[in-house]
Formats: sequence, structure tokens, C-alpha cells
Amino acid sequence: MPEGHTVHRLAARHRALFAGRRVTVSSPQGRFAAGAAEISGRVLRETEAAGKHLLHRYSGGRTLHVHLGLYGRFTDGTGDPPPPVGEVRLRMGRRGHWLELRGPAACEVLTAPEVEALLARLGPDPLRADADPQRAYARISTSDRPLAALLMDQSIVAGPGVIYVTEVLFRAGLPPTTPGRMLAPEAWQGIWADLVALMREGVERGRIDTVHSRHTPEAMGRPPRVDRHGGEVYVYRRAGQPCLVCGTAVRTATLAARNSYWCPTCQATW
DNA sequence: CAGATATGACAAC
DNA sequence: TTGTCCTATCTGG
Repeated sequence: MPEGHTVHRLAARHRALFAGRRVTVSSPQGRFAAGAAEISGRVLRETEAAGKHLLHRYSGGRTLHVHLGLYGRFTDGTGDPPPPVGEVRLRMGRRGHWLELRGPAACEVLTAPEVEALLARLGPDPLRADADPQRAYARISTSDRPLAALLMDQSIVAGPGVIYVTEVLFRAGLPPTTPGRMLAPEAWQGIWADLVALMREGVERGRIDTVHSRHTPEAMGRPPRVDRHGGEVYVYRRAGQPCLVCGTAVRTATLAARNSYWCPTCQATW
């Protein structure tokens, strides 16, 4: 589930559920027992998302940092918490509502300087008001690395994962192998604006849906896709299947240890 | 029931 | 570039 939109959505949900309240924190699985003891019984002041990182800021200056990694997920519910099933790393609750976390890559309590250091190594996040896209462009435009790798580098842009990056490059008409250096400033502005729009929509809807959004093939100045069936994304994980816009078989390759997908016709060249 | 897979990141080579 | 880690779920035999 987890690209940046998921984490921002969680931050908002956790804020609505628990911010300003005293919460109990435990680790049924045991792996977060010490951290849980540090924050349990404190007031959760505020929640925040930065890229794919979730922060719960507690009274007393401590911050819970969660990174979902590939499999991490939260569940929550009303009433009394159910008996723990499986590997529940963290459980938190207040009267009437509980929250569980399984499988995170990171679940730890950080000090203020550690939080600062974490935030300092992240690039601009399209979902944050304080984001400066030019900071990302300064890195992109001076690199020979392929765009797919640059945009997935969280120190360049924080939040997008392989799906958003794959799809935004399709929508920009650029192959994932395009060297960063080749990206014109206007093209970057377009990609950034597209990331902002798509990811905001992702936060609202709780899913990544790049085809049925406001940037339809028609709006992109391309012929409408014939197939009305087919799903939420243009090319991600659609290797060998016909491009939804032009019908060419979607190509795939491994780029920077991640799978890339692109349409060789719609994304012919920079 | 073993094995593959999943929207990620990092250390080690 | 490869291996490793976090957990659950789906596939096939």
C-alpha cells in the first residue's frame, strides 16, 4: 500500500483519531516494547507525514517514526482492541479506538535532533506545502542517471514510489531511461504539477488511479484509449499488454533495481 | 504447505 | 548490483 499518499492519509487519520489525547502504546509482538514504554501514557501532540515517513510527535519531545517499507500496514477500529493476531509490532489506543501496525521497516522513537536529521535528508514532497520543486530540479538537471531512478530517490523527491514515478513518466511522454540532464525546466514543472495533482487525489481516494483522473488521454492531446476496461494505471505492471492509449505492447526492464514499465510509442524519446 | 510476490530501503560486495 | 529485512496473502502442487 505504501507510497507517500498512503502515509499522508494515515497522518491525517491518526491526527483525527488521536491528536491531543493521551494514548496507551504497547507492542504485543515485543519488538517495539522499549519504544512503546517510552511514549505510552503521553499525549500525542501532532502527526505529520514527510515523504514515506510518518511521525507522531508526543509530549515530552519524543517522536515515533514509522516507515512502512514494502509490507507495513496499519489497521484501526472502534471499541476494545481485538486479541492480537499475527505480528503486531505496535498497538496504540485510547478509550473507544485502537490502532495496530504490522510489518513496518522502521518503528522507533526518535529525539528532536534525530527527527531533524531525518527530514534534512528528504527531497521536496509534492504533498507538502513547504516543498520547493526547484531543489529537486537542481539535482535532476545535473545528473546523468535515468529519470526513473532520480524520481524514486527520496533525497531528490520524497513520497513518490515506483507506481507514481512510472505513471508520471508515461503521462509526460518520457521514457524512464531519459537522463536527468535532458529534462527541460518546463518539463520538470509539468511533471511536478502532475505529481502534486495525482498524489493529492491519491490521498483523497486512498489509491493510485492515474487513468481515471483529470488527466485523461484526451486531455493529454492523445487519442482516447479504446479499452474502457483495464484499470487504474497506464503501464505499471502491464508488461506485454497493449498500451491503453496506442495499443503498443508495454515494455519492461529493470532500472536501478526496480522494475520499469513504459510504452515505446507514447514514450519514444526525450 | 512451499514458494512467489507486494506500492521500500539499505548494507555490503 | 546483489542480498537482506519487515509480514501477509495468494498461487500451485
